[in-house]
Amino acid sequence: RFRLMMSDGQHSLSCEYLSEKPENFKDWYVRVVIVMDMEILQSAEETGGKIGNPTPYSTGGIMFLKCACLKIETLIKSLCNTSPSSSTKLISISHLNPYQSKWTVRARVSHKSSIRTWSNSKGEGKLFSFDIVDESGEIKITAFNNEVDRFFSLVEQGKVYYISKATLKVANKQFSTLKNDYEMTLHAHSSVVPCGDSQGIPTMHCDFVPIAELENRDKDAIIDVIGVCKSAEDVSRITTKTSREVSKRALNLIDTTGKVVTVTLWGEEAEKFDGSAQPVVAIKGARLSDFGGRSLSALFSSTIMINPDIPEAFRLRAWYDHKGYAVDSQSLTEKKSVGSGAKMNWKTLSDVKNEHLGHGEKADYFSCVATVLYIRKENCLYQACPSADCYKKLIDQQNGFYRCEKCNREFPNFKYRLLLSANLADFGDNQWVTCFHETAEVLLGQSAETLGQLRDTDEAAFDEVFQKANYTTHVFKNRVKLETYNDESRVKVTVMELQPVDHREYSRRLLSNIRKLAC
DNA sequence: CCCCCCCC
Repeated sequence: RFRLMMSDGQHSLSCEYLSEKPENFKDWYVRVVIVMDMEILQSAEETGGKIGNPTPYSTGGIMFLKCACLKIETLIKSLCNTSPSSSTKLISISHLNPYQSKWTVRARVSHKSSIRTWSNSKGEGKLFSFDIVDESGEIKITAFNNEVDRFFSLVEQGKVYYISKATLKVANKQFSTLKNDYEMTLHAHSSVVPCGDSQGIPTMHCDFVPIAELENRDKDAIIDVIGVCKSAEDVSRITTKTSREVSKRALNLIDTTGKVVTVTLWGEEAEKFDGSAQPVVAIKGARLSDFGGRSLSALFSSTIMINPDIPEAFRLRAWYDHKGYAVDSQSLTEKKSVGSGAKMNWKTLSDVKNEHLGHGEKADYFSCVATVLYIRKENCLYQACPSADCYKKLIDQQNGFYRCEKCNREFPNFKYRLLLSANLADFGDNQWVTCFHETAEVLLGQSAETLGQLRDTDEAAFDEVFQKANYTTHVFKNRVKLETYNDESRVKVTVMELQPVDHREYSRRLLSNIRKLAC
């Protein structure tokens, strides 16, 4: 008993040799079944030989098998580049229904999912799905388990196939935006055969919405977008509300409107994306979100195309390489910014002086990348009121008690608070700033409590904390205001927030500044 | 027979 299998990559043909020897029968019995794409095409049997010579190989059996092989060869040749099963009628997708089974559709794959596995009370397995379109409509096709193995690599996005003998069932509209009441499931006898001739089969159609236009579209709208990937985040792992782990990556797309939008890719799409060459990215069926103003998210049903072979992509490439890279772009997606959510107002320390920041009625806010030159140790710590939200400096009564003027109370204890005076510098200037408790702890990398202990017990260790903070570089977010004291006005800069330098983002800003200066 | 569309 054996099976001979042949395949030309499109069809599989097998010749099964079944030798049985029913009782009271002759010496050998051969039954050959020729199967193409799981369908029995021909079946034949022969018997022969004489008693005492029971092997089929020496007699007619081998000839029969040779003939079977020739038949397979002929069949493969005749099936190449022709539609399979001329017995089934070629019909359009819109005419498919669950009550007819003899049909073949010829359609283009508009979207193909990756392989997904599931495991639930009903069991476990794997599946993938793809959508097909023809001139009449579209439909979703799902392949499970064995069919995943048979069809996953065969089915390619954008290619045209003959599909027949799939099961039709009513589509669950909850999970599909496709315009069809039915969907297909592939089974053991289903056939998916590439078609070399794609005449008359529509290609994927995209209605690209200009990025600037996204501002006027409704939240949750499903839209098509195309842009140059100006920059992309590194891929990261996040945990969803349902505690699943998933990869995500945000891209910033720009188009000729000069507007940028952030679009998030998920899972495998996020992992495999490479934005290093600033490719043109087209997404069909992305969902518009109002996060950060306006942003986009790829769905499982979205089709992501990198440098697609379409005129829009070539136009964008030319525009970007010629001048788009240097345009003063604006993003529809508000950057996740530090603290209050206000936009970063980047200044150099000389800008702060030259532009007279803080001289107005209200305080000004600016951010800078600066290096700590010096931190005053003198009076950096004070003994503060221990009651909640009162940070008043206590008066040491010298009797083991400390008095708070604000609370009008005496306490046997106090808490240490920090108030630092530091000198910051960047390439062009320096500036004295004040750091209150919270920012001071971040700058020194120690809690006020620890520093208070060290100051009283280990002066060398205390000094070292300050030494370590020297020449460190951070992003400082500051408030600046002109203050007058004893007829003397001076600009006072207070550090509101301290952040590590995001070198990637900082470098981008420097590059952007260079471009602006070069224009 | 899946059906997840997420995060800040």
